[in-house]
Amino acid sequence: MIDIKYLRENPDVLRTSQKGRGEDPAIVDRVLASDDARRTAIADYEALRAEQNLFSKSVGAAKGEEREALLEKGKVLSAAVKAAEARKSEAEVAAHQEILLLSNILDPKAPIGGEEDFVVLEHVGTPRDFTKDNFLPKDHVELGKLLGAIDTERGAKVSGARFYYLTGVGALLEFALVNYAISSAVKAGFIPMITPVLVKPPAMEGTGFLGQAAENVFNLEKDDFYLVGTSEVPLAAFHMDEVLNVEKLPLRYAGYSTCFRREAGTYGKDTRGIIRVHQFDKVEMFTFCKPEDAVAEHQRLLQWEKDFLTAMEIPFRVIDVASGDLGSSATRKFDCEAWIPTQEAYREVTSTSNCLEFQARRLNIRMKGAEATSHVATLNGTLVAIPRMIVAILENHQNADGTVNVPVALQPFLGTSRFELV
RNA sequence: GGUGGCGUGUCCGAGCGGCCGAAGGAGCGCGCCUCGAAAGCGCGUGUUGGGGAAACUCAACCGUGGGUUCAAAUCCCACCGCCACCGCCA
Repeated sequence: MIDIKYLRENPDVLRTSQKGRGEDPAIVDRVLASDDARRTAIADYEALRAEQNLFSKSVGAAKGEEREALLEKGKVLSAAVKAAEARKSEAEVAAHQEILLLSNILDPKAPIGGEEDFVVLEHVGTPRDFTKDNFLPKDHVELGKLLGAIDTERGAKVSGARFYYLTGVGALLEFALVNYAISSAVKAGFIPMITPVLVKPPAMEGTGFLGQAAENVFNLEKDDFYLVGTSEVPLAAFHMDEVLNVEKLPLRYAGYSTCFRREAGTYGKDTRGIIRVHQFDKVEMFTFCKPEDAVAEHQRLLQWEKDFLTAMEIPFRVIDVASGDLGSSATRKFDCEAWIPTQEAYREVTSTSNCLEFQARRLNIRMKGAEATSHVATLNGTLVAIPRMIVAILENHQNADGTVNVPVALQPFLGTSRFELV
């Protein structure tokens, strides 16, 4: 949510930001109008209410006939107050709904444009040249079968398209990845967390997933729950409606949870394998910090993501995501894209966003120190999203016979240096 | 799922439908006292929103939302949460 006081004074900043995102700048003017209406309604109501408060006191003191007359007048006043209050509530709800439509203000450094207008910041590692190894790489589906690691056919049989089983070494690989991720996060000072995956509407709304992203959220209507698409949601909402001690910041959490995504509008995209699935597990980093520290924190989260990929010995690149592809909450976002040999392409495996105070304002998360109470900044970043990491590891570290070498960092967690054929 | 109890300020804890933003205590801050500290004494100590340059002022907030009333922390209803016991259960 945008700060209405800031918006009143800087409407042009918001208009420019909306345009940069490819969103409607006219929302800014609708917000201003609804804010005006809101304030008028508040003033009207409060004036009447003040009158009523005074009047009511005089009734208490009066007696007999005089009292009867006052009671009559009181009824009229009461009705007027009630009506004004209804108008006030209506205006407040309308103004709130209007301002929720505004996306976060773009970081001026974020590249402007659509999904394909990202800027490549750097390459780490070099894609492996399979011609030198004299064999054609197999894709992760084939490798998964040979190793007894991934079963997509039975996933489809039981749960439908975009579901899978991790079996044997596939399951062990997930545990190894999670253990490595959590232990390195703990070493870096993160508090490990296992979060709920069913959340109530305010948590979903507050993190900004019920706007444009709503169609990708599973909703249990009967019970008024949402299935989270990322533990960013329960991690952000962890401190909902709280005032944090500024001395305790930054607070860093590493959340492990299952993630559920409807993947609406992706028919025909990534239909093979486990690149794009409805359910997967992920370790997510989440930071609450002072707004002035957020940009530096964003770099730290990115660095932890790079460290992870480096430890997995995966060649990757880092991109500065373009304005049109940021999502409503982020001011800036970096993606790490791993090289996927059989696709001969870099594919997103992790992502980190700086939301500044946008989510905190919606979730009502503030900080208090010597100075006044104000909103915190929130940032999130993927440490490891299991299926895509499995794809990257299998495909990049495969041998001609279909066996796969285990990255050194994972070997202590797996007790082996190679996945063998079953 | 059933029965009973409870939900007030940072915490504990009072509260007759008007004089309650709310007694009393604790904590915290400042001051006095002291060589210093403790104790004691005095003063102060919430949040959000509207108006205002500011001083300040008005409104709202006693789990949440409705209702009754001229007037609700106080009465009524619903919901949520917590605690206890029973039943069922991984």
